[in-house]
Amino acid sequence: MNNLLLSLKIQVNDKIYVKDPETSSLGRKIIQESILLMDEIGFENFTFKKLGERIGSNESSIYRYFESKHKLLVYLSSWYWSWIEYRLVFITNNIENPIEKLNKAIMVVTQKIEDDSQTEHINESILNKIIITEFTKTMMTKEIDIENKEGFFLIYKRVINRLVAMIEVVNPQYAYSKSLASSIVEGALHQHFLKNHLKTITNCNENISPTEFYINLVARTLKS
Amino acid sequence: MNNLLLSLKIQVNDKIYVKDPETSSLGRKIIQESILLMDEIGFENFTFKKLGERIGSNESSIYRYFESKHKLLVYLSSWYWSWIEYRLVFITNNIENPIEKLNKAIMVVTQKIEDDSQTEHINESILNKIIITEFTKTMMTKEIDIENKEGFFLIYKRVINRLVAMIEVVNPQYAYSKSLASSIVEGALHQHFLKNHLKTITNCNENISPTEFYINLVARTLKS
DNA sequence: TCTTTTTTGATAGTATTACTATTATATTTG
DNA sequence: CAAATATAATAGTAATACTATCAAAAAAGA
Repeated sequence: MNNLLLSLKIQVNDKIYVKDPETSSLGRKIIQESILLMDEIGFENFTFKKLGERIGSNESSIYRYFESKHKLLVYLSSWYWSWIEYRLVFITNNIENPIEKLNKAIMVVTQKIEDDSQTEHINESILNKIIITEFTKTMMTKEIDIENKEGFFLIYKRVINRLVAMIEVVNPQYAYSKSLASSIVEGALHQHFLKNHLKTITNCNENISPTEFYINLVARTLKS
Repeated sequence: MNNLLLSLKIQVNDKIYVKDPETSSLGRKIIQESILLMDEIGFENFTFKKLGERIGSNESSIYRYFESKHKLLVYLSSWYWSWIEYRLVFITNNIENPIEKLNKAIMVVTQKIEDDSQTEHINESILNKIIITEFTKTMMTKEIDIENKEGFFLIYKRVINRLVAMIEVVNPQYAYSKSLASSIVEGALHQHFLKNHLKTITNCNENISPTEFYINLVARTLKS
């Protein structure tokens, strides 16, 4: 799997960036360090000036790659969901049993990413932390309809639709497969957040994972 | 019910504001118009200067009520969840049947607020729209742990814990009542958002409500 | 009603943010 | 080696997110 991933170039909608950060070492540095800095100080406190100082580069140079920090976050999110989609397809491939297949898929979209595994300049584990707290901010804006039309959220929607398809195989009569799938993906991020910060309103902790909660929930929900 | 609500003063943690906006007409105007303005332009574009211009008052006067727009949003959220809690208690009161009681509660926390009903200066229907897109932003910050300790999210957690209690009556064996309850409350906001903006990944629309989805989900999940 | 206190408005000012523009200097490519 | 491209440095603008000061207005208390 490692080798396969190494040769995979994750595709992100080119309307998201001004210049593709994958095409230069400065671009890759921007991505690499923006993940670390955003994790450290949070999206609200993150600025291109701070990032520039950190990578020993100029603010104006970063603007040549991304119009705004919002677009940068959209980029990081797209990259993340593209990576998740790849793993989803790979891990569920060749599993015949529909329930087993769906459970594997739920694992992929709900599990905490523990290791900085495959890509040189992207720490997936830290990116996962960013997605947990910052992802909704990419969508919850006044520009959502325009950006959605431009395809900024295509990969995210594709991940959810892959889940939908698996749910429908398990129980073709179930009437809410789309809402269930979007609830799993978004809800898992939320449960991870609660587990870290609002522990009194979740059962998730070191022993019980969001994955366990969702696999149980889906099994009960789709049982006919 | 209307009369009862009119006489109810919704209590918000006093660490959230500098000066209680309920104690003056300027304060109430700030609340009233901030809801309308935030709905129109979104939290990111909202500033105290714009609000000041709109209410014919001074930016600096608004700062005497709220330290920042973040705190104002926390205030609006607390007010909202306090209002929801009140309705939750009122509407589920005296219902004996645990399933019926839980379903009523799910209705209260998942339904779109259609009418600007009870309070003179607060349009609950528009506030509900704001909560759908902006509420997560109150929590998804680097200050979450400090603000949680200060009690900024107490009312929200109390609403969820009321749901938890009702779930546990319906099925005492179910091991994830907290995660289920928090999923319902947060997930319903998300489904409303999807219904308005990302229609392809939800089953919710004019005919199918998030309430219907969640009542069905909970019934299936808690069936023993 | 007069006085004191509190609240609000007006103005000014600061540091930071979120950019854009220009030009010189590197670096890469053909 | 020349031409094209990318980056760095600098400057500058408008807006944001505040703080401080002081005068005027309104409210409360005696």
